[in-house]
Amino acid sequence: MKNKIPTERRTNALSKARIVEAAIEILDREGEDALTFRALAARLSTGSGAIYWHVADKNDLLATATDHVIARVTTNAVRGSTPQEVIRTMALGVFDAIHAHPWVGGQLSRNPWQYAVVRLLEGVGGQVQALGVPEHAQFNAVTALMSFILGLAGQYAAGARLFPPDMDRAAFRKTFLETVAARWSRLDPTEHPFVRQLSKVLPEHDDREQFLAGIDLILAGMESIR
Amino acid sequence: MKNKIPTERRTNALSKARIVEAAIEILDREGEDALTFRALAARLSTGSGAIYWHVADKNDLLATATDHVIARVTTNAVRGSTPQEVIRTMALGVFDAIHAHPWVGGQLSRNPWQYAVVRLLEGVGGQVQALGVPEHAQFNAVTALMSFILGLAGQYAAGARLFPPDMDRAAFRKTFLETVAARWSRLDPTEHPFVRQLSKVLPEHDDREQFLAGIDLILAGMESIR
DNA sequence: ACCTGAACACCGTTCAAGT
DNA sequence: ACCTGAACACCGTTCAAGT
Repeated sequence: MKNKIPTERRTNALSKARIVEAAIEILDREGEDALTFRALAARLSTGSGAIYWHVADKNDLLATATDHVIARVTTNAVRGSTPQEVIRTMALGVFDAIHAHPWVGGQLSRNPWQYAVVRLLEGVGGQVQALGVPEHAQFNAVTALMSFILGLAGQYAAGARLFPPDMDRAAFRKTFLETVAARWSRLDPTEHPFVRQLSKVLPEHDDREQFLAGIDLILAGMESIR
Repeated sequence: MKNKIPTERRTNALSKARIVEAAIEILDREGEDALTFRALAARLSTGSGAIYWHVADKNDLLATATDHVIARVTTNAVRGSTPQEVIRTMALGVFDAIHAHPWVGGQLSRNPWQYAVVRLLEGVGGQVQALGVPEHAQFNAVTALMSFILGLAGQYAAGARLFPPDMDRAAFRKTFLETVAARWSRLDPTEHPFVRQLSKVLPEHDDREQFLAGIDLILAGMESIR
């Protein structure tokens, strides 16, 4: 009896799954700009053209990678007693996913028609329905929630693009926010009174808490409409 | 007496203002991708390197162009009886500006630290203050509003990137939304019941109305917090 | 001080040629 | 069917050289 595994496959064979996996590694470790077809091909020890046999183009590659990350969020967020709770955990799931993979933020906000967004739409939408929002208002309520999430995703990604991926992120964030706050505090007081005041709170604020506060604000608005 | 104008200047002299103006024309007429330093130099009949004497880099160029557009919005939105009204007109001003200059949407959402965003932050922030939102909640309220606006800006820009700039936009939008709706309606009913239902409303919806509904939802949430 | 334009160091994508 | 890698048509940015 030979020990030949029936579904034998060459470990080195290229496939969309393997390509996407390698792409995610590059994105996570070296940042958005580091993902090029040349770098990807080198890591997979193949030619850059070979990738096009499995993937339509760079957009396809990024959309598939993003969906891979977001799929985990929507499937994990099923827990929660009330619809509000589910929405919160799902939103925080997106937030944490973007924290772990900042490039996901850029990709989500740049391409709202990709499947990852449909996943989120469905997840949020079901809960909004369960919340008792009247049918004619559901579309606007869900897209409002989605725009907020995608907007914050974009801002978060913008922050991640600013610093070299090998740096300590928390430390960089702190000094960066302090720099912005200092710039804001030097603005003309009559023209920018509010932003000057914001500059005092800016360096201390917690992104995650701020995000959740936004979600709660929109949920409160939906409550008052119902 | 010689008729020599004291502040005589060569009409052809390069300046940041002239460069930005030309850049905006290219962006509006031919889309985001058409703005290259080569195209810009050709239009100004100069060398591509000359632009760098007046502008730091492409990001500086885009940020300045964006600020140029947004400045008009914030200065024009001072009217309105209630703070809510001012916020609404300002938000719609942003919406209309992005409609007229889709590239502004991408630029705003991609770079939240540029001066144009500070302008909006100040404009919105002053009104949120006037609304009587307690000071500790102002930061979260304003950034929620801003994330929503920037999120929708990004989505709008994504839509604009999809079609060639020389096409009829309204017609393209219609057929595009119909295509998406058709795709959504073919999704698995047990996995995507909500999105399938959305697909019925999608092609008919009014972007501007949807945007305003989101603003009102957040305003209602702020109301309930006060 | 301001401008020129060739040169540099990249991109994504294509495609003839291989196995 | 799948892969190779040179070639194509671009980019943003730099910089020696001009005026």
